Parts: sequence; structure tokens; C-alpha cells
Amino acid sequence: MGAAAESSLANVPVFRHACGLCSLQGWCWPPGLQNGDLCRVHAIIRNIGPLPAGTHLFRVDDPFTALYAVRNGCIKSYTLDLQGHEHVRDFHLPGELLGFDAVYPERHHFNALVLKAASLCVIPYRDIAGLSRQIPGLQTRILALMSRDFARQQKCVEGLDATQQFAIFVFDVEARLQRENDVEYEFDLPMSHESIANYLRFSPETISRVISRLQQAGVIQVDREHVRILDVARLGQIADADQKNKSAGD
Amino acid sequence: MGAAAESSLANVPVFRHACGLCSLQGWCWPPGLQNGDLCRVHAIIRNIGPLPAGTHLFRVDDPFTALYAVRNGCIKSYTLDLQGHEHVRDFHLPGELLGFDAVYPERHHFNALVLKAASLCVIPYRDIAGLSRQIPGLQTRILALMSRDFARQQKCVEGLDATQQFAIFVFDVEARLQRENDVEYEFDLPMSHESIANYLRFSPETISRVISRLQQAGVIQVDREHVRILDVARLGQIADADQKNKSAGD
DNA sequence: CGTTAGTTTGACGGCACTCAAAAGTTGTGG
DNA sequence: CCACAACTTTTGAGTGCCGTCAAACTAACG
Repeated sequence: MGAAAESSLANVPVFRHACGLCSLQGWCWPPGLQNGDLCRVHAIIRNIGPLPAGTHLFRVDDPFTALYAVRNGCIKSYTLDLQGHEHVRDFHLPGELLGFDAVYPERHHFNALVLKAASLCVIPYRDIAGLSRQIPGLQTRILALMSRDFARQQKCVEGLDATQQFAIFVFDVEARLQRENDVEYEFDLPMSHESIANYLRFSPETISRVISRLQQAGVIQVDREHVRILDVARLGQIADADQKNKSAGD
Repeated sequence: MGAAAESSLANVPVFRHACGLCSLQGWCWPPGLQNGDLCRVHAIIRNIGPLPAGTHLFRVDDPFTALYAVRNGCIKSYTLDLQGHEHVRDFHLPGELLGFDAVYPERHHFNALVLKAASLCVIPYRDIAGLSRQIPGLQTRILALMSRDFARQQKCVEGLDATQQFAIFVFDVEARLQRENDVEYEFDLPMSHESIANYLRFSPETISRVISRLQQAGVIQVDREHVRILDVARLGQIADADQKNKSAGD
């Protein structure tokens, strides 16, 4: 993942608009691959975008054809229940993959909507699956990515109160956006309060109240979508609340 | 246990204590495989048990070595949070697999405890991964199983009230236990109320209240672990209630 | 027969939801 | 540039579900 690795790859024409020059190179597909193999991987990857906000990448029950890697922007994956309520499954930020859920039974289980104009790499599934039978290590890598995606969804935050969940959410997004933000603890939330509410399973009003309270307490500062964490330590305490209550406090 | 398909396989010695005689044959590993390939799969599978209730199959951070298929009994996968509260991730019933979460980074993310004496097939991961590079279709099958396991965890029931979630849970377990129960809508819950509570993220008291209410209403009948669904239609209404459907009309 | 663990039932309180309305923001057209 | 509409966010009041605490009860085990 050093400059040396990238410059050596830059010589290969096919990389120009693919992973070789992509900021995600080494993240999506690790440097463990041989140069020739990397070429073969890149050869099947298509580049699309920027897609404007409001575009649907795919919808529920669409046939599964590819995995997507977000280069920039933000994608929201969600479903609608029978009452029409939106359930946000995840937000996909630059450097992240989506689509693994649909490997079986080859249909998408959720909708993918562009929240913020996004460019993506499209990785045709049949092609990459075929390649993985030929390139040692690629199969393991795919399984690993899938398993990691799996594990992300497992994160247990249910049962915690709204303030705590929001604090965890803010830290999570902040960390995931660090790749494209120079100032630490300061970033733009690419999604609306309503989407956050649907993600954390609270009402928009509750999210609003939480933000108000944290702002009054001087923990964070919010101006429209722009967020600044003023008191990192305090927000950290709130996010980790359950741990300290038992062991340290009493 | 006796069936035509099984007797034909019984001629092959290697199947004696492996998938060939297993009631799950064709479920874990589909019949799409050639006989020779099936032999190779069976050759790497070990059979253990019965393990008594209270045995840990593995614990958090144990190195990942194998997938497990439940032949009979019941396994509970769970984690303990920092306050020592148990979070049940899933119950694994006969015919189901566990272990996929640990593919990356090759450590188990949860504990697996035997709730009801269980026999299992142990599928060493390195071996099956190696085989999948040689046997066409096996890799796809593994990905499909993993993705399906993935999708199971995605089931959105959060936000629904305790009664509705419990109704859904009862139907789910009933359907999954049908393989080993002759009487429809009548089965033994292999887990305690406390475990159910930790799975559905409610308190044991709430589960108890829900059961009492459903019993008084004549919807189900519970005697210790034995459950009988008396009014399937009514319980179905409760499970599918699109929220506002209270006891209306009848 | 006594102990222990799991279950049931009641009382009380808190957090988040709903309903409702006001305030702020964005986009469009005059 | 302003005015208006449509939308999002904020704030308030009231309600309900579930968690906690506590005690009575039941089954299992020695």
C-alpha cells in the first residue's frame, strides 16, 4: 500500500481508470495478488458514475449480477416493510462494498439508493467467481470480505438508548470517512436525520432531541449536515457507557 | 430414518457414519455433486457427539477451524457484553450449519453452547475450502450457504412488539423443527424462556407475560417446554400484524 | 424434604413513540 | 431579489410498552 506499489501499477494502461489508481487499491483487493492476476481482476471491473443523488443502483428482487465498490459519494441500502416504512440496512461510504447479501438466491434483498452523487466500481459476480477458481487466494479473499460484511451487520447495539446509539453512530461514520477528510473529528453527514432515524430504529424526533441535547452539552456542534465533535472524550464515554457503569463507577 | 435414497447410499462404506445416512444429506451438500466428489467431501467430515447439554462447542476468540452441521439437539450461539448480559445470536436446530461468521478473521465471534444433547458433523474449513477449488459447484454452494446464513440474520423484526415477535419466533421454530416432529403445530422448545428473551431482546418477564396472554386467549398451549399451537390462524394474524391490527372485530 | 433455579405475577417508572404545531431551509417562479 | 410552497427539523405534551424491582410460586435434584 505504499507509493512504490502504486507507481509500479501505474505503468500498466489497464489500471488507468480501475483499481490501480483507485484510492481503494489494496483495500478491496489486497496486494497479495501477483501483478498478472491483478490485471485479470481489473480487466473485469467496470467503472460507473458519478450517479446523481436519487438514483437507484438496484432494487429489491432485481437479479444479482455484480458487487459494487463505492469510490466516492454515499449509498443507502434499505427495504420497505408492508406498511411502507423504510428500514435502512446500512450506509455505504467510499471504500466499501455492497451486494454480498444477494449471492443467494441471486436476487437483491434490498434497495440501493444514491444519497450523495457517487462513482462506483462494478464487479460482475460471475466473472469474479470464475476468476476465483483460477487465482489462488482470491476465493479466500472474497469469503473474507463477505464474512467481514456479515460481521458488520452483527454489531449489537440494540437495547441501548438513543443517545448512546447516536454517539456510536457518529464515531463509526467519522472513522469511515477519515479517508476523505483532512480535519479529524469534523465531517459531513451524507444522510438526513430521517435516514439516521430509520437506520437506528428511532423516530426522527428522537434523533433531533438527541442532537439538541448533545449540542447544548457542548459535546458536538452541528450545522446542517456538518458535524464537529467538540468533546471527543465525553462522546466516547457516552458511546461506551455500558462498560464503565459496572466496572469503574460503583 | 429409513428411506430408499439412503439405502442406495448405504452400500458405500464411507457413508456409514457420514452424510450418506444423515437425515440432512442433500440439504447440507446438494445432490448435484457426482458420487465420487461426494465421497471426497465425506472423507473430510468428522462426526462428533452426542455432546451433553452445557458443553461449549467453541468460545469467542477460539481459532476458526471448522463449520458444524447439527444432526440433532440444539446449539445456542451467543455473546456476553461487558456487563455480562447474554445476547443470543441464534439457535441452531437439526439440519442447520454454524460457523460461517468466523471465516474472517479466522476467529469465532461468539460462543456456541449445547442446549440439548447434540450430535454434529465437523467440516474442517481448510479441507472444504481446498476441495472447493477442485470440485466445480462446491464453491458456489459454500457461498450460497454463507449468503443464506447471512440473510437469516437480516430478518427485520426489530421495532415490533413482544407479542408479535414471539409469534414469529414460534412459527419459525415450528417450521424448522418439522423435520423431526410428526405432529404439526406441536413441538418442544429446546431453549429456556430466558434464552428466548435474550434472543428477542426482551426481559424474561416480558416473554412470560406474552405467553400467559396467548394462553389465556386460547391461541397456544404451553406445558413446560412443550408447545401446541391451538389457533394457527390467530397466531398467524398476530405474527403478520402490520402494526395497528389490534384485537379488532372478533 | 429442603434447596435451587426458572417462571409467574404485580407495581412502578422511564424512554421513546405519536400527535401536533412552529420554525428553519431549499427550490421555484414571478 | 423576493415570495411562496414543500420539505426537513425542532420542540412540546401526552401515552404506551417494556424494563426493573420484588415477591410468590413451581418444578427438578439430591
